[in-house]
Amino acid sequence: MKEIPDIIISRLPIYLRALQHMQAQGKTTTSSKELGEQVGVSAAQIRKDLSQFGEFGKQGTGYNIRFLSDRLREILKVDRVWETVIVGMGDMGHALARYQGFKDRGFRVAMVFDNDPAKIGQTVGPYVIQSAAEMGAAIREAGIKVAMLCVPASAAQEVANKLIEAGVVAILNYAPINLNVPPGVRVQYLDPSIGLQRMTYYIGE
Amino acid sequence: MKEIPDIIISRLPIYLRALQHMQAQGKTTTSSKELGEQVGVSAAQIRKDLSQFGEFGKQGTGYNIRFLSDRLREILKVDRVWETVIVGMGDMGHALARYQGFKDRGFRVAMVFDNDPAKIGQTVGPYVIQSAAEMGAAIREAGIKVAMLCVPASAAQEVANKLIEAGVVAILNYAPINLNVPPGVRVQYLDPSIGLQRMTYYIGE
DNA sequence: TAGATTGTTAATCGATTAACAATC
DNA sequence: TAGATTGTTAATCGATTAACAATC
Repeated sequence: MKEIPDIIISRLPIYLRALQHMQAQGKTTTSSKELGEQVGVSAAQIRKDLSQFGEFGKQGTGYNIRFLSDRLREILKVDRVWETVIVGMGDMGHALARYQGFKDRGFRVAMVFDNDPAKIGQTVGPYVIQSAAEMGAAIREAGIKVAMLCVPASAAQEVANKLIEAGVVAILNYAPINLNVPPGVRVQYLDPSIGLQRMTYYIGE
Repeated sequence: MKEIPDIIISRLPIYLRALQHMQAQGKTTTSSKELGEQVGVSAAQIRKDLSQFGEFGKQGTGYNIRFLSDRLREILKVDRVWETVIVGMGDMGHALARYQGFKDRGFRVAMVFDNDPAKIGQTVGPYVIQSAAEMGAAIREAGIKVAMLCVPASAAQEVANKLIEAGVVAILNYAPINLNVPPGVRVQYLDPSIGLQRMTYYIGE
């Protein structure tokens, strides 16, 4: 079995989101052309990407949306619910704890942590903020593999190390800093300033 | 003047962030090798990327951190302060309005908007939430080019259209939906579920 | 059937890496 | 000077696109 390039994997969630959107609108069928226009990639690329995993369409008619989104969910392993933790209950952690958009996309927040004694024990949405001191044990015991990191940059590497030691292998990092992680651990970065700085280059005077 | 590939532009903010981090630690000099290890790209790639814009280093000694970060700021046009707006004062908009990480990275939130009468007039951090009805005029008058979109997916395209009509050309989109925008307008997507779904594929059973 | 659209191959295009002369 | 590291060229590698036979 050949290795699938990461750049292809990174597009699949985008396809899946668009398919779910079509489904919510009551559509049952789409084509690589239509899906491609929706997400901004060529029809050829959609077909090439999907062909890595099997044959999901029919000549002449295209793809059944329900069927294809089910296959993508299986491929991405979001046909289940991953329990996650949020570390750092500042404004961003707070917003994520109350975010409704994980539902139906494969994730559920199981626990939230902070190291501030003033915050520990307080409630955020349905969660009681737990002490960061208990974090490692709690994560290990629950077998949690996915974490969202919302602590200040100065603490991020240290907290990431603890998460990894506790068994976490996927980190969604909101801290504005590069994390050094061992092989087998993945990080996705969501620094808002980086997002903005990727666009200003193109703004003409 | 040749066109610089977007993939190179998208790495520059990462380099800049790492350089600022080194600077904060009191370092004055670095090399493509050291910077590459820091951000997870090869030394050759760092040098190739930078060579698109000029010669910023010295053989034998590497790069002056202050000098290189100043050049990157110029290239990315974040050697100034861009005024931005936040639209949608839910939890995410709220968190962004109070975020301290735009300072010194080239951005300042100038205004925040919502269309909920119960929210308009309320205060979030230093901002008074303004009515979305006045948004277009206010953005146009202030000449604002950069916006952060934190409204629900169902409203995102419509609000984006209004922003673009008012002169916005760079949108940081937190709504979990693909935006269709005309040429010349750029969008960066920060959907947390997409970030997580890009990692679960790799998690072994 | 005729039209549409897939999956796939080959061609093209672009990005990354390796290597090294130049030189600090 | 000797060692280190740049900027750049050429080679390699990988990703995208174009084209089309297969077929629904």
